[in-house]
Amino acid sequence: MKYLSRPEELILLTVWKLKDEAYGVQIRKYVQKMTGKYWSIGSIYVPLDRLENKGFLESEKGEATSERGGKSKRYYRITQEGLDQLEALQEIHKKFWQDLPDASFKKS
Amino acid sequence: MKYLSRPEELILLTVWKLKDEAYGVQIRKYVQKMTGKYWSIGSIYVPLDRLENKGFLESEKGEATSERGGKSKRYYRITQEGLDQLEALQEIHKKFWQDLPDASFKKS
DNA sequence: ATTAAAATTCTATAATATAGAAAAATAACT
DNA sequence: AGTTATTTTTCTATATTATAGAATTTTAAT
Repeated sequence: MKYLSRPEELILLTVWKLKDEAYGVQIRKYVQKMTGKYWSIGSIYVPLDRLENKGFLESEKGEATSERGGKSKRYYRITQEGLDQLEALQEIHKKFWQDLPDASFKKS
Repeated sequence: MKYLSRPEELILLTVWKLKDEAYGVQIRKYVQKMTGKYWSIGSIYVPLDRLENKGFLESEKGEATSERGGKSKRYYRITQEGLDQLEALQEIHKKFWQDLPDASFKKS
C-alpha cells in the first residue's frame, strides 16, 4: 500500500484519540459511534494486528482489573512512525481536495 | 467497503478535477504528479472499471483524434452518486480529524 | 505495407477487508 | 470448590481490492 487504507487510518486516529483507553472493544465502540456503521470484530482486530506488525502501533497487555471478569485487555498506542503515516495522509488529502472544480463542497 | 478506498478516492477526485480531459493516461499522470509516486497501469484502470460498475463514474469512447495515432480514449466523468460518496468521505474525515489530542498536526 | 505511437484491455498474484466462531481469562454465584 | 456469566481477544476463512505489467487495439507516419 502506498498509503494507509481507510480502516487503518480510522483505527490509528482512534488509538491516538483514546490515549490510555485504547483497547479493542473501546476502539470498536468509538469507530462505530463516529461512523454510525456496524464494524465486525475482525474488522477492528485484524487491522490492529497489521498496524502493529508494520510498526505504526505498539501494544501491551493490561492488568487483570476488569469489573466483572474477562480476558485482559490489550492496550495500544501510536508510534512516531504511525504519526508520520497520518501526516503523509493529511498532506495528500489537502493536496487533492484543495485542487478541485468550482462549485464543490470543498469547504473546510 | 464502507467507504471509498484510497485509490478510489484519489481517482474519483482526479476525474472530477480533469473535467473533459479525464481519460486513463491523463488520470495516471495527474495522480503520479500529485502523489510523487509510481502508479502502475493496472492501479489506475482496475479502479476506474470498478468505479464505473458501481455507478460512481460514467464513460464514453472518444473520437479518433489522436496526434500520432493510437487507440481511442475512454473519457470518464463523475456521477452524482460519485459526488455523494466523496461527500460522505469528507464528512467522516472531518469528524475524525477534528477530534484529536492536543499537539497534533490537525491544522487545516 | 510496415513501423511507431498512444491508449486501453486483460489477467494474474498479493494484500487488505470483513465476518463471526472459538478460546481465554476472571469475577460472581450457589 | 465448582459452575456460570461476562469481557475481551485470538483465530480462521472468504470476499474484495491493490498492484503489476504483458498483450492487444487502433491509427498516423514512413
